[in-house]
Amino acid sequence: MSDFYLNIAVDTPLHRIFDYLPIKNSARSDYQIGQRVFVSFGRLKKIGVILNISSSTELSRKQLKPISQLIDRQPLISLDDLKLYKWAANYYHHPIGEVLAQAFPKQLRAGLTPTIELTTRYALSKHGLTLDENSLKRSPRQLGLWHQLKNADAPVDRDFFSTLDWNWRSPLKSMIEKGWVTASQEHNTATHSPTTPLFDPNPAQQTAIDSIAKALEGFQVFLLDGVTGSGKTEVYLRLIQHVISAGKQVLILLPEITLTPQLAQRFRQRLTAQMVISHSGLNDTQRAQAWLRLKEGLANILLGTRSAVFTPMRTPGLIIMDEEHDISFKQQEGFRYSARDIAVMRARDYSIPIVLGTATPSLESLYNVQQGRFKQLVLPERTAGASHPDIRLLDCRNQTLDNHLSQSLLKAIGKTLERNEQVILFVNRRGFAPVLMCHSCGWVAQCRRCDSRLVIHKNANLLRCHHCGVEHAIPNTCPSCQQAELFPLGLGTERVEETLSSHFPDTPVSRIDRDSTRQKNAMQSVIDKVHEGGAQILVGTQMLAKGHHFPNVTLVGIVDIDAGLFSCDFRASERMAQLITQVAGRAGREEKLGRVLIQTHHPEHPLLNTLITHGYTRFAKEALDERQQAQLPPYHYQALLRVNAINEQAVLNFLNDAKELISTIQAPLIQILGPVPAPMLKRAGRFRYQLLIESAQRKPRHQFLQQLLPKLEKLKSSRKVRWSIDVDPIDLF
DNA sequence: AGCACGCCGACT
DNA sequence: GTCGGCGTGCTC
Repeated sequence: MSDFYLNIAVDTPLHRIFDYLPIKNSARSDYQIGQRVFVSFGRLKKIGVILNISSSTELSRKQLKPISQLIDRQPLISLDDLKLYKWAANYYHHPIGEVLAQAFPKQLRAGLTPTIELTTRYALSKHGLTLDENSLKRSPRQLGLWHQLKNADAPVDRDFFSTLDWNWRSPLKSMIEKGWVTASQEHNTATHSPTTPLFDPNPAQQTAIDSIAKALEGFQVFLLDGVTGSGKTEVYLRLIQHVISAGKQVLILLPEITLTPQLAQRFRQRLTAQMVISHSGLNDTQRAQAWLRLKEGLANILLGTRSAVFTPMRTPGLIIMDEEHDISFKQQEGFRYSARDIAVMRARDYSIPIVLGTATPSLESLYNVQQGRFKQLVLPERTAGASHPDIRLLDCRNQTLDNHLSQSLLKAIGKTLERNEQVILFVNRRGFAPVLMCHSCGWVAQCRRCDSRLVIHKNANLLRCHHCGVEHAIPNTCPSCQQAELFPLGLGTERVEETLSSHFPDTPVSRIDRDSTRQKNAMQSVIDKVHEGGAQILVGTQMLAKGHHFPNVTLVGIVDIDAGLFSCDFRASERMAQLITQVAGRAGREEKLGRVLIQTHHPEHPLLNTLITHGYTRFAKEALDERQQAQLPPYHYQALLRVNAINEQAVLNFLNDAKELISTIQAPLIQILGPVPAPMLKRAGRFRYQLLIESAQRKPRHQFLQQLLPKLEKLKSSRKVRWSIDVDPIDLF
């Protein structure tokens, strides 16, 4: 009888670890922390990871089952990485089993043990080398291959033959059969060789490179703060070269898939490296291969999106996160985490530096700079040829507005189009208008299920709730007073599109938002159309500001900035400032000077003026100061409490009690949303509500939750409800 | 989150 | 008698 127990993190949504017995007749030395196992769990078969091997258990032996299979002979994850995953599970209040499952590529999560794919290489055998041309004359294709292989100075892979326009497979096969050619299986260690040398850094870049290069031996967070065109990528390239030539690996995180190919291309041109890529556009095999190659040290660069932050590294040397402020780094569903914070923790665990690059740092990162936890490096200069755009506020007060567009903006658009140039207009909201109101009685179309208002979608001819997705027909008369005096209030992309089409009937107007780009390639076809040139107008939400480059756009209008100034979402002003800065950076990259016009009713707004005249850095500093003066802590967060039950009243009672409970732990903003449709719930008739908690607490968020969760648990015992809590992963440190 | 057990009303 | 809808409790 064995005298040890396995503590296993099972892939299940339960916040617990489960004890199992080892397999009969196995020895303690067979087991190591970090190995995967199959276990029977209830009557399900699940995968788990050994977290610990202990000599005691709280349950009696009879209650324990043995594991059904030990999958790995060696640990799949190291103690260091396990420590990080445990930290994340605790910090983000997510079950450890699911956190671990997310850290693996699909195939490994399914219990498979894929091996690193080998490449077949071909070379002439000793016998093949002694052949003379004449003996091959009768088969010209074999002769051709023989020549090719003879001229190659090393064994070649299949790509070597891909330039041939005839079928080389069968002659190669017969040459192998005759023993003239050897085929060997090898690790693919092909490196990309640079075609373009690295540029010489300018003084600011050199200073940044030196500061980071000096710190490569230990943990340190660098905030590399540089405007668009200041050459952050050059700094990355130098550092990467430095690190990989020392035999270490670099993890590079990017916010979006669309940005990977262009950066990957640039890296290939400039570095001698073995680079692997991982993002959701690749299939499971490709991602598993990238994961394994980094883990085994067969690759020295991993370029990936959010989820790549969990990939184990064999010889970690550096982590780089580009566009650090980007909200795509936050997973907003299920296991909610911030890849930035995980990356920082990871760097700390590995004792390596991390570089957070951005032109518009998040306030969290700037706060950490102020606190001395991060070191800020500024790249002030734009590289040669770039110029600053011209940003101006358009005072809309007392101006005649046509569907929220001022005469001066319309005039500027007209002039730009006359010059056969292009215009981009940013509007923060999709749909036609955010509110449908009755002129006669003031009734407003509200979502029956949520606290939010219904948005008018004219194209789809619907009222839609952007919170829960519910759709209604647009009424002709007011449901409250029966008058036919309903009118749209406010604006969205559809409305601006319509207004511009009527003002400039001869100019093509394209709209880019989540609705218009839902179909595959819709975005690309608009982009292609814009690149064709000619006078055009683009109307879009923020998604238009990222990554894409529109060379013929010389005027950018921002239509509804005021919402960002006074929104109850405390991050709105920060996002607004980031948008303006990004847009300005884009316009300024062209040879033609771009102009950015910002419509506002608050031209005196101090933060807005700081932004326009002094740029983002000053803006951010003042925004942080303002928060501190208002005694607001720099860290806010939201939590979503989901509650469901068969009995609607039980849910409401629970929520009301929860609300009261939360208010005793100081969470100023509480809102009930719901019932939100829950298609995953098999049984019809279950009611699901959500409680949005926004807290501005001085205490770290997880302390708040540690107080709240047991209380909610107690509350549940008296009622037949189920609940779960999802917490905004934006944070902290 | 699943899943099974077991309770109770409705039916060939 | 037993079929099936739904609350309850468990998963090492």
